[in-house]
Amino acid sequence: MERQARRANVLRHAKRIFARKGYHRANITDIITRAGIARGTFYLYFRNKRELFEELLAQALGELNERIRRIKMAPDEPSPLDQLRANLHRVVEFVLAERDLTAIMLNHAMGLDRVLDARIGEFYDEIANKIQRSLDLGVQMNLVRECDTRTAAYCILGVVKEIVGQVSRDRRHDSGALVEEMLAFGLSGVARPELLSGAGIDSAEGAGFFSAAK
Amino acid sequence: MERQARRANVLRHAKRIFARKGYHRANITDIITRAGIARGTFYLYFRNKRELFEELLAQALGELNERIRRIKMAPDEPSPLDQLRANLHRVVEFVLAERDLTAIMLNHAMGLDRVLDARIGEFYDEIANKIQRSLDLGVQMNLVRECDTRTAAYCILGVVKEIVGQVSRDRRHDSGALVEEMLAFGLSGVARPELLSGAGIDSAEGAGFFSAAK
Amino acid sequence: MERQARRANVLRHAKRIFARKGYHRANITDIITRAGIARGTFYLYFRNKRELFEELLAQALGELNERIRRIKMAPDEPSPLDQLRANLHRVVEFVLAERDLTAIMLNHAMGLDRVLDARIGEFYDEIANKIQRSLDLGVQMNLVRECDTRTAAYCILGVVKEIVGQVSRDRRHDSGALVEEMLAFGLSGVARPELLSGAGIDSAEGAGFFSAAK
Amino acid sequence: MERQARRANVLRHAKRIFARKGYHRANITDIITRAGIARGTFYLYFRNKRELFEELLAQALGELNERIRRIKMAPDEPSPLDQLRANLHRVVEFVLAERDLTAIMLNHAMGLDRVLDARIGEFYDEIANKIQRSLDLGVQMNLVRECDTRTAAYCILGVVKEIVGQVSRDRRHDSGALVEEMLAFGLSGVARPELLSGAGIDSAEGAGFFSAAK
DNA sequence: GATGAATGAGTCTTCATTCAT
DNA sequence: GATGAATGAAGACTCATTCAT
Repeated sequence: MERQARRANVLRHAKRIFARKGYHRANITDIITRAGIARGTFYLYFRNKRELFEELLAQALGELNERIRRIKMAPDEPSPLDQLRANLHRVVEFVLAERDLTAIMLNHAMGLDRVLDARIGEFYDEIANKIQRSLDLGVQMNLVRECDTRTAAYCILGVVKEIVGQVSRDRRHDSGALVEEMLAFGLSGVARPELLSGAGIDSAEGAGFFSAAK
Repeated sequence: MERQARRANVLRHAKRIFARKGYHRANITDIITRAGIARGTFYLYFRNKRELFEELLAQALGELNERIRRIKMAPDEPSPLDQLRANLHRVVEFVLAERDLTAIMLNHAMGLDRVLDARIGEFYDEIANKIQRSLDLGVQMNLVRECDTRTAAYCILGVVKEIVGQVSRDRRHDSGALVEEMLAFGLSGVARPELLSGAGIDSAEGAGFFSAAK
Repeated sequence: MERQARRANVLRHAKRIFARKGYHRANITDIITRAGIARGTFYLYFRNKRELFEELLAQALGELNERIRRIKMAPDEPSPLDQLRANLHRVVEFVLAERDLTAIMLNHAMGLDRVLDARIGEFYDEIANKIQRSLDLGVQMNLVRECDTRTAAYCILGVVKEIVGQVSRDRRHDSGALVEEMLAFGLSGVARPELLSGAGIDSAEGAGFFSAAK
Repeated sequence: MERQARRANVLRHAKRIFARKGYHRANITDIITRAGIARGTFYLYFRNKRELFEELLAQALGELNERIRRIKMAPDEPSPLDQLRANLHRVVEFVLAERDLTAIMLNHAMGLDRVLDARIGEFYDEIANKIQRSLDLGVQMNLVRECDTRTAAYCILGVVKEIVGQVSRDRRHDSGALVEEMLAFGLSGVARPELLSGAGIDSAEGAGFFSAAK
């Protein structure tokens, strides 16, 4: 178990360094110095620098994937809203606990490699799929308006990524409030509800929102 | 003007290479080989690799910044919705015309450098500001519901970044439809309007959306 | 201690190469090839080419500085002449033992760098100071004639530098004889003593030296 | 004659730049920028950088060589001392008028090249020869003490080079006084004449100079 | 003759990885 | 298993020189 502890220690320091400098500017010397191991020892634990990075990335993607669950409709499930809220809370919780991992995933993982790019793409697609399936279910249940649920899923993904990025950068956020804002935005957008009710955007020409000021 | 043309040629090839490989994996040899110039010639046009990259990034940020305009309320302005739609169209248009530049900005520019990171951060803040001021105006005009407009602005930014990222990756998108989906999502969210009308989310406990399936 | 030996080996080869080619024409490839090490190994021992050169120069300046001592007047000191002679012997001995270091110092160190130029300037000033203070003492003791001791000090420095330069270039010198010639020249100049005795140059118009041949 | 004027102009600027930066750090761009000519034009006037430098060096060596003349004994010649003094004045005059050329010769010319090194060596040998032949004549005329005139010649050369170096670096020198100090030093050394009269150094054990303080 | 854009050989330096101890 | 000295491929950048206009 000694081995696992040492390995974890390297991962811990590498995480920090990758988050701050990105993959290329972070170097093995930095990592082993921080981790307090010898150069050769590093290669006993990791095949190479890339594999180390990959492992960190996998950790981030894996944990997040677990924390995001498809909305289910079953007698013993919480309300869709609460399931949604719980998803967001789990994500934000992770981001706050693992700022460095979040930074790695959001800022430093793209464009390193065909393989990694694909891995990240698949992750996001998977998340988007969960969202989309939840939306499709919502449409069936008459909770979600008719729309291109694939695109809507990516919209939601974009909202979460952006807010999460803000949270990971800035310490001073009320994460509970942010979750509620995301929920409100995702569910009802920014327009005043009464301007939209019963009307698609395209046909809502009469509403004040959409006409020029006089 | 010959000089500008040659410089532009280098920029053109470099753009492609940076977009595909990212800053670090792209090397000068790649660029000059593609551009068909000698090593020294490169340094006739650009002080160094970084400056070349910086210029491409500035081009992306600059063009996008110009294409995104604050919503104005004046007798001779189009409706807010049309202004919004026009913004989105201009952005998507740029992204489709400059896929590589978009990829550079979205995937390869972060974490290279304190200076560049700051530049990008400022760019997004500026965009977020435009959105926020538009939202604030909307609130004043009773078009936009009461909310934390800063957070909402970042939500919108997130939506656009994500969809734009999709567009830049995938050729096969109906950009007009995407714009409309973004509009619909940003304005009204995903929930069926009648479930929300006249009620904040928090107090809408009675509505079917929010209760568990029976 | 292995490390020091390897470092010393690099220094040894670098010394030779710098002495022959000068700083700029000597390249790292030369040095590592001669030293029989890999490129990267070089940078294990030296931060860069300049630091290597600086170290060699410092070695030369340091050793010479130690070998040149101010003339002291004390009951247990050798005669001033012997102290002088000892200084010169120590210098010549160094030069013969370290021809390359001498060549580096005399021929290749000037004009590389503000910092190095200053370092060399300070070294010579320090030597000149030692000589001047010795001369001042000599004046006090009525051993040295009244003169601008600063200028005289630089004259002596010039003599030593030039002869030392000759020695370092040419193998075939009787160093003992050279030291005595330097001593004789520095003490009594080239004029026949009887032509100068009791008279300053300026007023020695009657002496045969200074009049035109008849 | 236009050509010669332009050429001279380049030489003038190059002189300054070589003097300040040395051969390697001075670059063609510096020179042509200062001289106000195009890059290609430079190569109309000079085969290459080295030839330009060589020409400047030759100029220095040539002028100095002309200014240093062997002491002659003839009824219509000035006294040996005056001939000596005139030599020194001509040299110092040149140095003051051509500080940059002096710096090039003294600090930046050595170690560039086998050929240039030889050229400089020959120059100094030639000067030393003139001095030596003058000394030999002085010995014949009983004006100069018996000594190794070759070594003495290099001593004198060393004195002049060092003082001239000082002069070229520092503006604030009374060149007349310096010449007299060099003369005094070269003719009579630093020892008080009465301590030396009638005695070689080796046998002067009784004199106060050479004994230890009590 | 003059120009200056283009050239490409040459240099230093970095850094992930290996391997003998 | 641990170490860290050694490796060398790879990369950015410089600059004297050329040559088409």
